[in-house]
Amino acid sequence: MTELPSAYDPASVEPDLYLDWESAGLFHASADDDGEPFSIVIPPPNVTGSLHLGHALDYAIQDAIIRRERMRGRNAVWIPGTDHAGIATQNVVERLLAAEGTDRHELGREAFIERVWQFRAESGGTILRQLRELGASADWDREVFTFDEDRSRAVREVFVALYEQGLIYRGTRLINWCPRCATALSDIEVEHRDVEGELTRFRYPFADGSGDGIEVATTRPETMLGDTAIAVHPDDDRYRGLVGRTVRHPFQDREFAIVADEYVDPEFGSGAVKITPAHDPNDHAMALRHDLEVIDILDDSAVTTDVVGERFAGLDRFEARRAVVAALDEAGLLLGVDRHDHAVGHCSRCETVVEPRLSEQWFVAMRQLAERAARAVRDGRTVFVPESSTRGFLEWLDNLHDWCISRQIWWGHRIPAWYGPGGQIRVSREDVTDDGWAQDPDVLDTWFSSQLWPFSVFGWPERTPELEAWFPTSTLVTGYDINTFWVSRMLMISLWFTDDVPFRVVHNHGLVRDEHGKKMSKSFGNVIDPLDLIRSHGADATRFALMRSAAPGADVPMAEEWVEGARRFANKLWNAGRFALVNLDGTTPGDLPAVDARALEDRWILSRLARTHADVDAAYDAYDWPVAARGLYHFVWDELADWYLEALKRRMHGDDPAEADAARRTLAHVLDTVLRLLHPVMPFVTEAMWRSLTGASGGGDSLMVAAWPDSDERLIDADAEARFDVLRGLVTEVNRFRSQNRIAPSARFELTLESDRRDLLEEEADLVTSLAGLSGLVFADTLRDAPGTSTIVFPAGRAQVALAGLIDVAAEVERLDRELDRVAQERARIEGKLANESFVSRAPAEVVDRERARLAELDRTAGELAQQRDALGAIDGPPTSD
RNA sequence: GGGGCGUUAGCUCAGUCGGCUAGAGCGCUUGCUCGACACGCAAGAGGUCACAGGUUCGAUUCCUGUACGCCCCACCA
Repeated sequence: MTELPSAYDPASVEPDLYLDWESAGLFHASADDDGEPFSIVIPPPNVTGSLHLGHALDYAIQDAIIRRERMRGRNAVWIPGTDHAGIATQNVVERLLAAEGTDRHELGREAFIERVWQFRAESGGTILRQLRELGASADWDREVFTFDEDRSRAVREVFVALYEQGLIYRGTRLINWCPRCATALSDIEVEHRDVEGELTRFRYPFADGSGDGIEVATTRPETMLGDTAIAVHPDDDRYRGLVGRTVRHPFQDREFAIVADEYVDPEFGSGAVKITPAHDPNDHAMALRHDLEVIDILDDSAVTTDVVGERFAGLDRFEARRAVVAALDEAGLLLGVDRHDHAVGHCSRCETVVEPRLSEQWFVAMRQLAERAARAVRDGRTVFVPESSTRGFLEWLDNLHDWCISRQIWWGHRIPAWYGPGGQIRVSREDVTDDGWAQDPDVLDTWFSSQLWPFSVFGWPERTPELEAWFPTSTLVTGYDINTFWVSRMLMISLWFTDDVPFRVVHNHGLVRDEHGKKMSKSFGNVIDPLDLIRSHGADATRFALMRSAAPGADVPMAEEWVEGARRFANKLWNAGRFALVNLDGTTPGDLPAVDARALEDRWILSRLARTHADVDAAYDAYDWPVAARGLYHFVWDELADWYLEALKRRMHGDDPAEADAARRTLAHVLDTVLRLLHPVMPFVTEAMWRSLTGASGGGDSLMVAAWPDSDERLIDADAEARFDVLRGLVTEVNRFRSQNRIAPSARFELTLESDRRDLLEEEADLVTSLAGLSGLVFADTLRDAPGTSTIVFPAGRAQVALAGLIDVAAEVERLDRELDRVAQERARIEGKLANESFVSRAPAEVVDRERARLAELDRTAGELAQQRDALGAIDGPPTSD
């Protein structure tokens, strides 16, 4: 018999078990191991990051999947790793430098990069260490990094190949520019946010000085310093005569034309638009159509350059905005400033307002890539779970713009392009070291390397055994928020280079939010640290609490008290196990007792187990964690602990060795199975209990690598369930009777029963008296109305109790009155229903019959209650009690 | 501007292919130290299933609309 403390203490169990698993090599898989390959690659967290609840959810799900597949005999591998996270990491290190009173420019490029590597070496392992605390069974021998040597080789190969195929090109186009990060951004790195803005209306005077000029409006007045045209709609009668005339720039020595273009919305503002080709995408497109001059007025920091003229040069764009408005006012050209709310793009990394800017950058042409990805999804080669993610994903793919991949930062994969004399360009797999040639200073968007992750982690472009075995990967687990950033690009690039999808299934979970569904954020102060949860309640409880709420695609509300609830469940399981261990007396899981040696409660729990097993398997297969978690929780707590263990006590403490043996063997089997089923979600407590139960020594002899049980539908026993429910119904009613009459649980009394299940109740009398705490059962053909008794109505009959010395009469009378009232109401409702011709003739016969039966039952019940009430009146004197 | 989702107990959510007395966890109330567990046991209170119409014998469930809330996408100044 093992000594186990009465409360489960995760802290004393989890770290040791983890070390044991790891040192036994249970996390490691080899490409040539037996079993059908199954693989998951971790969505690599930023190397500078630390574990937040979103990670915890994502990794808990992956670990549950991988553990289950491992138990199912698959050659399952979970590849861990981190992302070098270009801009994010560079920003972190730049902040460190700022704190030291220096910056990257002072350091120089090489020294800066060295510094980032050093930073990574010091603190880059944090998040993966934290992942271990969660219990993640990742193959740590295979840890990879998006910026390590092999991954960098893959990046280089893909870049060069796409360039050779004409799908990567360099061009001057309008891109999103973050003035703080001083780099270009892709479209999806820009977050649009509604802001309270202003619409400034002003006039451009005509060049010939006639008339009032023409009214335009803008939310960014400073851009007028780079205006090179005014546009109106060709069909706008107000301006028909003005097309072709020229206006004069009020602050610069320039004139430009009024042009006609379909793009202009005559309904908006004055119907005339100022055109700034260098700083607005639409304006730029129009400039191409009308061959307009393009004047870039801002430098890398969004400060106005000399081209705007002395008066406005050297101003930050927002200062320039104020200065321009003031100058327009002064010149008498300002017509008004109106409140105008609109969406403004912000840098997703630093929240700075993004500046659309004309710039020479590298791009990936997306159309062909996107088409292949969309086709693969439409053909079901990769499926989304939940399926509802699919539609938005495909729509997004259909509307892709080319992807700007060059970044003007230092931390990242340097673009493998070299510029030589006379404007020559070489894009090469090998570094170009010839004299007079210099490499492009820019680096690639982080997502360029992470898109290769599902195959680069296995050593692509080498045809490694790992690649052969585990690619395509089985399931990608990620929040829906990252489908566009990452999932789409993995699909596209994988199909293009490997002709295969990167994963068969994309399982989208939701975002972890607080208990009221609010986003967790530092400014709200509602952030919960998963490590706090793990340390105070255990990794199992944290995992269970997360997964219990994680329906596919649905956001996951979380509060510490919910984790406490999960910890209580772990404790419940632990104590059920303690009870079992004490009573099993050395019996280990093995063959079940023969069918005819099984008591009713054995047949019942085995049947419930079999159903739970089937439901849980189906839920796991469907990635429906809440259903799986709820099913196991309900089985363990409400059926195994509350009923089966209680039912067992009779035989365990009895004197029939054969009965006790059958009970033990059944219990051992049930516990063994449920621990296996629960292990993917709660690996630690199940492992600890399983070792106690089976005597397993750990290491290779672990639940972690035990076989996933086969569900046995032959154990499903509807008859046993129905019979057991009769007993439960009676016990529940006795409990209620006790509670309502304040009869102590310890008080024993005898029940006289009248039941249409008399045979069953007689047969199981011992069990019933044990469960209900009775002193005995007596059976009668018909219950006689007897003074001083009360009748308990239960689903299969009635039971009579002698009240003397047992109850509070007045309270009981009151209760009966309330009950009679309720019965009368219900009766009226059903009578009304049955009086309805249409119902009786059109509803299915079984529905009508059910209602009729219910009515009859109510009549009977009402009679009983009335009788009881009358009988109570016969008791004299004050209520007795002990 | 386009698209999607949601609204069920005090809170967070299940559920109903239209028909049993609509469920769980947490919270709340009452009573319980019977040898696994007070991180527990037993019982209980609490819901016009957002609102208005429609279909139907019957709607919380299907349809339409309204209100409120949330999310994603978006180059109308």
